[in-house]
Amino acid sequence: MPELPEVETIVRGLKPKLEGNRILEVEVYNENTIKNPESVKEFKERITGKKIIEVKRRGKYILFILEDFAHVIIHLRMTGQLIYSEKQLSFSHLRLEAKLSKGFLYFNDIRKFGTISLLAKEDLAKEKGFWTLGVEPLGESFGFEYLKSKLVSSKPIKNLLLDQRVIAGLGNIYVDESLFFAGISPFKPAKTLSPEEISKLVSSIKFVLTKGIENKGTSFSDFVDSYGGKGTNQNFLQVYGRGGEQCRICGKVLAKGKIAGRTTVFCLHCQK
DNA sequence: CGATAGACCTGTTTGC
DNA sequence: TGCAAACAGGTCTATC
Repeated sequence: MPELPEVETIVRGLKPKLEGNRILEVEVYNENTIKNPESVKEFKERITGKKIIEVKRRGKYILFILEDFAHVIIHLRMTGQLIYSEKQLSFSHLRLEAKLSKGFLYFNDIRKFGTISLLAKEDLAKEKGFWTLGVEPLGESFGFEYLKSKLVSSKPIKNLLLDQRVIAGLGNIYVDESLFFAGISPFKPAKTLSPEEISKLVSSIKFVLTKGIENKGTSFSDFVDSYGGKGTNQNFLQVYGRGGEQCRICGKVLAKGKIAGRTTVFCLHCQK
């Protein structure tokens, strides 16, 4: 479900509701959702009673910083949903719920891949995927020089863009979309991109993500924002999910392939 | 080093 | 119609 624009949409929705709010009670319905600490009992003890000071996003992770500076690190993986409500609600795949001093927070997750960790600030390196994240693609440090410095291997460019240690937050949808806007084949070996292509790719990534956020995310099937509402970016996709359909630019049939185990859709005519 | 398959799960779509 | 296989926004591990 969620890539950077979807996670950003959730965080923007939760921020005004959770900051300053206090966690009164936590119920865990799926023990495997809690990744750290190992004991769910300890997780509950350490989180109960704490005030949430700040809510933010890093890559595809959602962070709650608590008053004791401990971090709640949430990853939604494929089907996780984080929903805030003033009133009590019920869900068919509820994995965790928290009663707050004002309202309720629900973690609903069909496939149970999502994870929640509670780590003291000095233990953040225990969350490996989080600790090793690369740059934020919408930040100033992501630009021509940075991307160029990372394009040293002959792996397909799509592999590099999906690597969270290189760029934090891109996933299958926005990588395919970015490569389409940049006119670059997803199979092109990373180190063979010309300076013009690198430059076009940087601006395409920023464009596609910015549009995704403006449209409040891509609700292909399960994504909902922090109030349970759907995004609209699925109506603007050029290639993702459109294999076999016509390219909106040249009219030719869009090709479908596999890269890094992921379905990849691209235009043989528009992407070289 | 890299590419690929399998694992983790459940639900929906596709193909025979 | 019915049922099994394939597939889905992600990432981690094992294996060759």
